[in-house]
Amino acid sequence: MEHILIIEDDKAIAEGVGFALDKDAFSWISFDNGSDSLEYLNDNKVDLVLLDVGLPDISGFDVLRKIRSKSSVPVIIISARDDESDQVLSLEGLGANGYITKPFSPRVIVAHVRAQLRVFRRNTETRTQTKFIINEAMKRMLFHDQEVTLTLAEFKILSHLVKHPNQVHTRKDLLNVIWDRPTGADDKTINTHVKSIRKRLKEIDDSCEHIETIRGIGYSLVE
Amino acid sequence: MEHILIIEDDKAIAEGVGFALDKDAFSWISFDNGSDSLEYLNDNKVDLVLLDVGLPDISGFDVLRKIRSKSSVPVIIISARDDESDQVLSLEGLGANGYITKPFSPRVIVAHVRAQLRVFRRNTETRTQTKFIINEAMKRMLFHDQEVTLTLAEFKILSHLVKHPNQVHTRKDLLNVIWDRPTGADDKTINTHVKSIRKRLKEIDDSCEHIETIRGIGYSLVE
DNA sequence: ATTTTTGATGAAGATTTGATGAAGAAGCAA
DNA sequence: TTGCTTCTTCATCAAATCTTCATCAAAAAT
Repeated sequence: MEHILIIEDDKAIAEGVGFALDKDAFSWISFDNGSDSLEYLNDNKVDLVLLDVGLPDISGFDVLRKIRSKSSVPVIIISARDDESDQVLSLEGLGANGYITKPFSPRVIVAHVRAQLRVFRRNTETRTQTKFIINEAMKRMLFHDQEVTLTLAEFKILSHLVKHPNQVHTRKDLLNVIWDRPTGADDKTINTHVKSIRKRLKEIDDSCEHIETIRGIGYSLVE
Repeated sequence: MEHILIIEDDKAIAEGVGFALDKDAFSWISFDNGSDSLEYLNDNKVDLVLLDVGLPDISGFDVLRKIRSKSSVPVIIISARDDESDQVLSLEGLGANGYITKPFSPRVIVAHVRAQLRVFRRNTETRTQTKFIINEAMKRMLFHDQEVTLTLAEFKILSHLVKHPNQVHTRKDLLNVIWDRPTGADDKTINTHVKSIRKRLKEIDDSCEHIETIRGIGYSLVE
């Protein structure tokens, strides 16, 4: 069963949400302050946090910041204030996963919880590709600690593949990576670029294919 | 670059959001109606959809339903109405990933977009059925934790069956799953594809038939 | 039981797709 | 301009894969 931590000082809201969570077969616990919550988070497995930003002891934002310094558990902010900059700060700056304002309908909150959990699941951490080192500023790339001589277009394609590994990129996608504005370039152009990149990589490491062709769709860099 | 599809009939809002997305280095396209959007989704890779539920031609909910019948792309609903049941329906019933109400601040919307994408990127694997794991991003499928080698058509058919189990799909349906545009392909073609899929699955698990033939109608995947 | 319909199967044919090498544009510096 | 680099296009070939077809077996209808 998935376990929800509710950080909310208004008992009525906490219990309302808790009641709705019960009905939906979640287990949950609530604290009315930030410090207890953080302590609980340290010692227990929590699948999602519902965090009210208006807390008595610590600012909700600080709580979120502390959570994020340790964990990537999904956090949904609930806020009485419908304030734009709060929302942007929470979602972008502090890494919240959702933001619910004002009418704290328990059903709506539970709906958001389910939606977040559905997407989240187990952490498939995006490991960084170890074999490649990208120097964005200098538009240079190291492969097995050796410099790969690349043209600008090739650099853009390869670094995009490296930054988003294990994912198929269509030729159209890769064209958009090269050119910010749409040019009339043919999709097939990418074939040639990829050919060239492969040749360059092969000079350094002949052993394995790094850029995989996904027939009918595009290309992908496998780890 | 991540590509956002905006479905919004109010030009002012669409452009406001688009402008904010530009600043954040997203690429985007907007349509003012549902049918064009669905067509576009068929032919292009889209990383996230922003969907206004108040559209002229089709109800936003129907659009979402249609999207979900084909794709698991993250969808954020934007709605002028702050209606509880709408929200619950979208999030729980139809599988939306987020719901933003009223003050359509572009910055807030972009913040939600970033938050959704951040979560979504980590979780590309869908586990609809216990025995099957679909990796949409890689167009790969695991069956009993072993990779199934599939062609594109086979992948599309099998993942559609896995996503909609215990449900009969006519051959015509499955043809539409393979091809967005109607091709003159014969229904019988599906027989051959299914044969091939069965063969591939059999190599991994010989014990039981997963794709069941419903004589006179089509095929179905039983759980 | 016989006929008809429906689906499975294997193989052959048609089509699509991608790799490749080379040649044509487009940009850029001297 | 001339040369150089880079990006794009093109033609060709090989391979993958989609579709069709003929045949046989199974199920349903008569």
